[in-house]
Amino acid sequence: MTSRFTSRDGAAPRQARAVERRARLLQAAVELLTEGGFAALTHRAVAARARLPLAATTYYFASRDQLLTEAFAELVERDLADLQARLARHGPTALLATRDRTCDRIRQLGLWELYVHAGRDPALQRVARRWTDGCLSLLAAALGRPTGDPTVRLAYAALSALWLEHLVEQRHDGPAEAAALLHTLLEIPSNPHQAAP
Amino acid sequence: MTSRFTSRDGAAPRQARAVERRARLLQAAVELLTEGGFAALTHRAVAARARLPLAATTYYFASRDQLLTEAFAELVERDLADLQARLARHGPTALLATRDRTCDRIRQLGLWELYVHAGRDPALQRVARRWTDGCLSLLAAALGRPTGDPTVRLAYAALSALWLEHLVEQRHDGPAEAAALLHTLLEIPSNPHQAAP
DNA sequence: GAAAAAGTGGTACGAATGTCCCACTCTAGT
DNA sequence: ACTAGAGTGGGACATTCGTACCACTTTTTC
Repeated sequence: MTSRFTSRDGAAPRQARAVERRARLLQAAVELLTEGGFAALTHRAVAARARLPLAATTYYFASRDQLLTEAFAELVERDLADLQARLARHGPTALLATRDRTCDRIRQLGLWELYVHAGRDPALQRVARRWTDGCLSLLAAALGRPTGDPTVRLAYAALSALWLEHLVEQRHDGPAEAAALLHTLLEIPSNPHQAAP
Repeated sequence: MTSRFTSRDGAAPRQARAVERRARLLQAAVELLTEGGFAALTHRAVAARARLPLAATTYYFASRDQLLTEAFAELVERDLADLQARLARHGPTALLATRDRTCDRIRQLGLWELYVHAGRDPALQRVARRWTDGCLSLLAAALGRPTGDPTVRLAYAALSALWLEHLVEQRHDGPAEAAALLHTLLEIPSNPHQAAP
C-alpha cells in the first residue's frame, strides 16, 4: 500500500530533471552490482554513488527489489551489447577469448549471481530468460546457423558452463580446455544425426 | 585474535557432548542452506534450528564464513552421494531424470548460489572445485569412460548448464530438450576427432 | 496567480545481523 | 578433592539495513 506521502512507487517521473536523477540512480545501481554483486546493492550505497540523498532511492523505486530488477535488466542488455560487439569484431573466436581482466571477471560473477537468484524471484526470472535467449540468438547468428539449431544450443550450454566454471574455480587450464572442446564440438555437427524432437 | 574469553575458534571440541552439539549446528546450517539459500544462514537461525543458544554458534565456529564453508562442503558431499546413488540405481539415464520436486529444486538452487559465491571466496572455491571434480568422475564412471575424457567433459558442461537453466528459468521444454541434446552428443563421440591438447 | 501536484531531503524508526562479554556450571587431569 | 580449562547461555553492543515520515521548494495545471 502506497503511503499518502511522497513516493513515485517506481513509475516514470514527469519532470526532466527527475528523469535524469532516476537514470543516475539506476546507473549507480548497475555499477554497484558489477563491482560488488548482489550484496552491494543497498539504498545508501546507490544514493552515495549517485550523489543524491537517500530518500531519492525510495522515491523513484518502490522497493529494493524493483531497483534490483531494473539494474539486472540493464546489466543484461549491456552484456548482450558487449557480446554482439565482440562477435562482430572478432567473429566466433571471440567466444573463446578469455576476458581475464579482474573487472570483467567480477562483473560476470555478479551477472551469474543474479541469474541464480532469479530462480527465486519471478521478476528476475523474466530477465534471466532474456539473457539466455539473447546469447543464444547472437551465437546462432555468429555461427551462421538458424536459431534453435541443436548444435548452437549445445555449444551455448557447454560454453556457459565452462565459462562459469572458469570464473568461479579459476583453474589455469580453463580457457584452453574450453577452446579445444568447443572446437571438436563445432567440427562434428552437420552429420546425419538428428537431434531436436 | 581470539579473545581471552570463551571461543573455540572453529577447532574441534574435546568433550563428547560438545562434539554432538557442534554437529547439530552444522546439520542445522545445512538444512537452512538447502531451504533458504545463502541469505538464510544466520547465527540466530542456526541456533534456533539446532535448539541451542545463540552463543553456541560463535563458540564452535569462528565466524559466519567458517560456518558457511563447512556447511557448503557438507552439502556438496551429500549431493555427490545422492548423484552416485542415483547413477548406481538407474544408470546414466539418471542424469536426465528431472528432479522436479520443489525441495530438490530449492536445494539445487542453493548449491548453485554458493557455487557462484565461491568465485569471491577462496575457502569456498576449494569446495567448488571438489564439486566439479566429483561430478565429473561420477559421470565418467557411469558412462564407462576414463576420467578426463573430452566427451565426458563436454557432456558434463552441457548438462550442468542445461540443468541450471532449467532450475532458474523453469521452462516447460527444459528436460526434454536436454535429453535430446545429450543423446545426440553421446552418440557422436568416438570418431577420430581428437580434442584435448 | 493560485491551487494542486511533483519533487526534494534531512531524519527517524524498527528490525536484523555478526560478534562480544562475562558470570556460571561442568568435566578432566592431577 | 581440587583446580584449570572446556563448555554454556543470557544478554548487550554497534552497525547496517529497508523504509516511512514530513516539512519544504519547485513545477505544472487550470
